[in-house]
Amino acid sequence: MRIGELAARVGLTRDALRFYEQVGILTSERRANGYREYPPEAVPWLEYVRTAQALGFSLAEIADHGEELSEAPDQAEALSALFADKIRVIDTRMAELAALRAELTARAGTECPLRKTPGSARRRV
Amino acid sequence: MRIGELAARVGLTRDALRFYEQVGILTSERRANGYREYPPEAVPWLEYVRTAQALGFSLAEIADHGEELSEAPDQAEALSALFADKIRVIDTRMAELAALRAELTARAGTECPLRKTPGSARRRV
DNA sequence: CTAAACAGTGGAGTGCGGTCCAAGGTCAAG
DNA sequence: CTTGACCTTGGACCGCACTCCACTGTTTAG
Repeated sequence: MRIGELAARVGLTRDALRFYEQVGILTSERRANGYREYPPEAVPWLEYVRTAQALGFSLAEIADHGEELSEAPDQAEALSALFADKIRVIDTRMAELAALRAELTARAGTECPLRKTPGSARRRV
Repeated sequence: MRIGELAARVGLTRDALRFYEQVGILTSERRANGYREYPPEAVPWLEYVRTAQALGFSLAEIADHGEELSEAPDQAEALSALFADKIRVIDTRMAELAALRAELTARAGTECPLRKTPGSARRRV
């Protein structure tokens, strides 16, 4: 499919997709006329990218993962390893969040940690 | 305490603290000589700021929360509400992570979602 | 008295993750 | 053969969250 359709399907702009290609997250074939051509798998991949991003991974990290993946001798194995890695990261993140939650629960009902701000700057913050 | 000590205590740079003041996250008194003076409560507040940031809140949002807080009729109640809100955010994040984890677990062993990149650009990704 | 270690200011620069734009090429429909 | 929708490129620009810098003022120790 061409870039416009892919953009529409995943809810990104064409500019964003070209940018992703620049930073190595997305690849494309080229038609004879120079147009980018994407395989259907680009859709789940971009959904995955979005998810990873939401989890706090930078585009650079996502690109690295993708590269590791495409360079691995055994792709299926590499992919499984990558996923296993991410699952570990997720577990860590979840533990952090749980700790945070506990801290907040404990603090709710405590003194205000912010000093009173009588005439605090009301810029477009 | 002065800015250098606060910076050391919370692990931020003095520049960052001045920047936080600019965007309305932090306030300070001034000594006669112009030096900023911070109360001890600034430490837990900044820890809280960091936490909120880790949860994906922008500094602008955090500043807004801080303002709401300092303007609330009942500060203790407002603070509890704020914490309760963040706990809900945490719960949502955790659920997302759990979902992603399940997805990754399911996908591990599946086809690679990234197209092969024969000579992909090796910029400093 | 001087030097070092702090503090202040304004402004420029950085890295990330895009977005916007101008100038132009391609292609299908009428 | 023109119109309009789509595509190409490069480069400028944006908001966020800092970070660095130059230059100046203050305080403290020797």
